[in-house]
Formats: sequence, C-alpha cells, structure tokens
Amino acid sequence: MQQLFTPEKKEKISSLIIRQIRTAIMQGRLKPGEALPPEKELITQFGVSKHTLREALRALEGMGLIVIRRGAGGGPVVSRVDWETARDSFADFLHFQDFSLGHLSEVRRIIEPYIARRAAEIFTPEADAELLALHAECRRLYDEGESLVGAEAEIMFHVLLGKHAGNPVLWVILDFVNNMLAEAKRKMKPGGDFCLMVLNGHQRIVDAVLARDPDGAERWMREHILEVERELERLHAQA
Amino acid sequence: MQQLFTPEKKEKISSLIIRQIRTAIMQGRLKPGEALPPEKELITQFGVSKHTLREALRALEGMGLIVIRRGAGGGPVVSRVDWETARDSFADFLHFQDFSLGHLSEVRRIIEPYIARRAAEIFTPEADAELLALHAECRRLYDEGESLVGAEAEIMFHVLLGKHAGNPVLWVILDFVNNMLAEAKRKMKPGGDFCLMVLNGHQRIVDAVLARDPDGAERWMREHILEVERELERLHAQA
DNA sequence: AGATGATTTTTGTCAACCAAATTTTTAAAT
DNA sequence: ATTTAAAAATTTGGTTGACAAAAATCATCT
Repeated sequence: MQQLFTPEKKEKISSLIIRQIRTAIMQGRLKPGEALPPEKELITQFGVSKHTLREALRALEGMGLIVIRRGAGGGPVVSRVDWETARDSFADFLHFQDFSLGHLSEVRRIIEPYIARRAAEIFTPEADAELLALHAECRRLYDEGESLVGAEAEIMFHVLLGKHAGNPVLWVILDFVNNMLAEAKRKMKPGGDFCLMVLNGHQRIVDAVLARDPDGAERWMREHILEVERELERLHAQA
Repeated sequence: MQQLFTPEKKEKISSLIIRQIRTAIMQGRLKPGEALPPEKELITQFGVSKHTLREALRALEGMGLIVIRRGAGGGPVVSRVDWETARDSFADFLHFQDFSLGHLSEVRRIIEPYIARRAAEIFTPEADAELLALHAECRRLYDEGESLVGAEAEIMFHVLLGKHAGNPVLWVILDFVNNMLAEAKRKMKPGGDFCLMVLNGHQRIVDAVLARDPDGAERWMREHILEVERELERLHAQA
C-alpha cells in the first residue's frame, strides 16, 4: 500500500544550521574574510546548545567554507574553499567508482592536445620562460637519475600549459587528472627508458609551443599522451 | 632568522579522528556497508569524550563517507560518497573562482563533440531507445510551451550521451558542466526561438547517432554547442 | 619605551543527564 | 502457529555546566 502522508522528515538541527550558513555564503551575504559572530552569540542567535552549534561549525570547517581560530578576536571566519579540499572530495567520490587508468588517460587524450594548441597560440614570453624552466627541471631530474615519471615537475609541466589558458574549470580538470595519474604512475615504478620517452615527448611539445606552431603542439601532445598510455598499459599487463 | 624548532603544531583531536577513519576507508580496511562501532565504544577506543567524537563523525557524515542511523542496531555505517556531495564541494570551490559561462562552454566545446562521436560508434539499441525517449520528452516540453532550456530533460540529453561511454570521470565532468550551465540558463529566461534552436540541434544529433554516423554526430554537436554559446552571449550582453 | 605579567575573550574538551528514534524482544490474542 | 501490539533495549540527538588552553589586550613595573 502506498504511503498516504509524507514521512514528516525530521532533519537534524546541525544540518539546518549548516545549510543556513552555507547558503548565506553562496548568496554572497557572507564574504571571504568576514567573521561570523563567536560561538556564544551564534548559540543565542540560533537558539541551540553549544554542542549542536559546534557540530555544524566543524562540518562547515570540513567543507573548507570557514576557518576557526581561537583566542580573543578569533572565532569562525568565512574562507575561500581551496582546491585541495575540493579535490579530496572528488577523489573520495571516485574511490568508490570503478574507473581505471584508461579512463583518466581518455580524458587527457581529449583535453591536453587542445590545451597544447591553445598554449602555442596564446603563450606570452613570460609563460614561455616558465615552461622552459619547468622542462629544464625535468631534464635535471632525469640526468641525476631520479624518477621523472610521477614527479611534481612532470605533473606541473602539463598543468602549466593549461594554467595560462585562463579557464579555471579546465585548469582544475587538468590538475586533477594529472595528479591522479601521477599517483598511479609512481606505484608502477617505471624504468629509465620510460622517463627518456617522457622527456623527449615534452621536448617536442616545448619546441612547438615556442615556435608558435599550434598544429605541431597539438599533434606532439597527442603522440605523447598515446605513448604514455600504451607504455602504462604494458606495465600494467606485466604486473 | 630561520626558525630553529618546529612550531609544535597542536592538531585538534577531532581532526585526528577524522583522518584515522578516512584513511581506514581509503585503504580499504573499512568497506561500504560495514558498520563502525557505536558511539559508546568509539569513545572508549579513541579515548575521547562523546562531544569530540561526535564532531568528527558529523564531519565525516558531511563528507559523505558515513551515514549515521539511530536506534538499536544503528550507528555509523561506511557509505559510498555520492556524486551530489562531490559536486557540491566542487561547486563551492568554483564559487570563489572567477569563471564565466564562456569557461563552461569552452569545456563543452572540447568534450561534447567527442562524446557525440563515441555515442554514434558504440550506442546499443537500448541506448538508442533511451535517447529517443529523452528527446521525445524534450519535444513534449517545447510543444506544451514550457521552457525547454535548463530543464532536467535537456541536461539529461547531454549527460546520457556520455553515460554509455563507460567512463565515469568523463561522465561526471559532463554532468557538472551541464548542470552549472543549466542553472545559469534558467536565470536568463530565454525565449521560444532559443528553445526551438536547441530542439532542432538535438534532432540532428539524434539522427546522426541513430544513423551510426560519428562524423555527423561530432559535427552537429559542435554546431549545437557553438549556437547555444553565441545565443547565451547575446542574451548576456543584453542584460 | 619596553618587557612582563594579569586579564579577557574565545575556542577545545570533558562529564552527566534526558529525549527521541528505531530495532528487537516479549507477550497476547486469534 | 501466526499475526499483532506493547514493552524493553539500544543507540543517536540535544542540553547544561564546568574547566582547560590559546591568543589578544591591557595594566604595571622597570
């Protein structure tokens, strides 16, 4: 038999407080840097106990929406949600999905050639210099025999290309995918030949970007991504 | 002068508990569906007060990592982080970045034509049926004079194409971008001509996918995205 | 003026209590 | 024996009060 009445949902008080504060921030009624009233006052404003209020504040802190400092003049302050927090949440979600290296690589295959093309089109001399510095760092790592693959500099090489495209949405997708992939790559412990392949791939992309050759940059990036993908699959099959 | 000693960081107890439980889940030592000990026992295990423990549990609940039921046999249970939670977190982050409709549209321009091509390549008869049903629903909305743009069915049309590609990473990107864009579109209240344009665009894509014509699907999707983008910019300029 | 210590503000933690929700058990009735 | 209803047990939800710890401010002494 069908339910006749709605289940009269009793939401937890702390959830109500969380939503109130969160929507106030989202509607711009509370801006980053602005301080919320201290605990004592919030307790009276919301009409709840200290414990209950603190649960709400702790949850908001976990979301990265506020930071709480203690001591005189302290208290909860609205803050910008940083990328680390958002990325963690997204990684938590993906942990329960069944996805593979291939899925991450497919996303790269779609986005990164476009990014490389844009870089060749719009890079400024300053961006060129950053790219060269990062590539030099990659080469140094290789020359000193350290594992290039999965290293911070190798991730940043890819992320940097997107950084100057001025699209934050694209940028975070790029950052996320490359970081997830790097984590997996580090576990595989690829050999020196793999690193050399990566380095050469990067070299061709750098050359094309600096030569302001969008077609070349796009093509070499695609080659690079595919090469890496093939090699990772081979390593994965071995293990 | 350089600091001589580390600042002896005193992390909050609840944060320590949060991290312990979270890493236990991430390392697979706690699986979805598995119940954690009840409050009473966790209090003794961690050696903290009820209040402190509950703050930690509340934060974990906010992350979507656990759900808490009360009553006998209840208590905290590990759960899969759902997409809603992760999406909210990502939206919170983007709220503080300065990004525009153009940035969202650029992502669509890159991804959706590829998705349409893949759909034409791999769609099964069941997927075809789903697509047709959704398109019929879109047409019904238009015929009844309701605003098609920003409607649930219009979002789902785009998301469905990616759903059957079997790449969860790509799928969530698609879902996120289309939902963000839809929210913005709803606020603009576009007219009936806009809706007709969208409907015709969808029609061409459906035809190409059903005809198993990857080139056509890709091309028409690109046209569709660009058309919508131009129109949105025009509306935005008016306001 | 500058250092030092006391005071104040504000969060962090703990403890004990009662209320509400939900399952399990028990008991009764058919 | 099966179904139904009441009672009990379990577990979280919420309140109050108290004290500790951190950090800024203010007063005091040199």
